[in-house]
Amino acid sequence: MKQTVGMGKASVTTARRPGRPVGGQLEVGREQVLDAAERVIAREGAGASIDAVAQEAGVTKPIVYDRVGGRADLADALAERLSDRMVSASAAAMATEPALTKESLTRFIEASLEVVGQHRNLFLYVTGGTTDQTALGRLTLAERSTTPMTSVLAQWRTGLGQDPDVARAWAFGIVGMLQMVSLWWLTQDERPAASVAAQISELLWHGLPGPNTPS
Amino acid sequence: MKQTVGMGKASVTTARRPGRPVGGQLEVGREQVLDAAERVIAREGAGASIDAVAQEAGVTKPIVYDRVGGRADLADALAERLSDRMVSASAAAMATEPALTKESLTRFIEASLEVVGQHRNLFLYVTGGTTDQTALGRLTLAERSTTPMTSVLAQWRTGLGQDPDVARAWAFGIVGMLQMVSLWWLTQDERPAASVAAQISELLWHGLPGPNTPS
DNA sequence: GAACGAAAGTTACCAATAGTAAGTAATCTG
DNA sequence: CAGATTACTTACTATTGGTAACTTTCGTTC
Repeated sequence: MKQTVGMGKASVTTARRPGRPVGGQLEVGREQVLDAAERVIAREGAGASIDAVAQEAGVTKPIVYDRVGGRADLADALAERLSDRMVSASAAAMATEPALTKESLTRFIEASLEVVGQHRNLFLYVTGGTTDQTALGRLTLAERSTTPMTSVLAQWRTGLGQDPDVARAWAFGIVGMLQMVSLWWLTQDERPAASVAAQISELLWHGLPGPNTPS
Repeated sequence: MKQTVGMGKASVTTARRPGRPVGGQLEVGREQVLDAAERVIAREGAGASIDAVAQEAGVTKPIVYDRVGGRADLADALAERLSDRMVSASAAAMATEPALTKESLTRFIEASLEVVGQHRNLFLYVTGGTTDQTALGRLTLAERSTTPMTSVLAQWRTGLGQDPDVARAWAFGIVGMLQMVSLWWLTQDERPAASVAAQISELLWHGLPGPNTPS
């Protein structure tokens, strides 16, 4: 009975079948719509329309609106997914050495860059603004990433005997730095991620004057 | 003969007058269209349409396309203007002390934040993506700001006997940090710009471990 | 001084797309 | 079997980016 859902574009195989038992399961859930959105965006670029997403999911537009919401909500949900991947990849990269060092920071940055490189179009979609509204999609991606970073930074600063109040501003700053560097690297720079990561790590760890100037 | 141009919305006073001498002057030039765009965006938010811009300039849509180009070009041109203002404000803030110090860095950041605060909607428009295309509007704003910064950083690093090759990556990183911090400050943080500027300056100057850890 | 042609603009349109209202089919409940 | 409920789809509206085609004016040429 269940029409083939496996790989998108199932719309041809079976006729749609509106109307289900009162307590029945939904044909296509929120997660599957988001999966479809990621596929479309990966394939066709950041300009993918809601209609294209619906078609890829094998449903019609109102379903997308029911499951996910409008375009801004879609970008928001995808931003959550992407930032979750970045956070976990970064956490994995630093797992071998939980202490924060220059080396682990470099691995953290490189891991972030690589996730962005693997989801190039998704990154552009998510950071590309939500058309009419303000650039809150970008803020969502940022906030999702800053939240864990803020607590890490605050704890670490406290351990060093430094003021932890800077943590939130620093977290936003670092995420913004990474976003812009990612965008630049993705569209203009040809070097390997490790090279860029090392340079950014150098800045974030030693500061502008560099290591020879203890100040 | 020349219809009143002074304050936008002049469309009511005089009928349009198509057709001018062969070598004649244009009724409304590119700069005036951009001025109108800034007024509309400042007044009505980042969702302003091309039509609204045209109306504000007292012309019709095709004129906007002739003078400026499409929506992406408009965002691009406005990004140039905004970044020029930021660059010159920052330069003015650092003028008293041309050497790069932590204090001048703080003033640089604060000046940037204040320009953004004065052009809130314009900043959101410019950084809010160009709808269909990739987020090149943001890159324009970034590149315009990074170009002078890159040379300053490279020179400075050379003077310190450090590797100047990091300059370009650093410049993009710093601009991205400032953009994200601006967005955060603009939409979520209530503190005065000076306070945020001091914290970011601290990070950029001393690095994550802070001043007590020369390393 | 009438015909012509180049500018400079406007009107009117097209296409894409976000979002929604109304209609329809299948199932459950009494 | 009748009505309520649910889960969709079809079909529509509205907005807006972008463009083609037409119109008006004015200098130029014969």
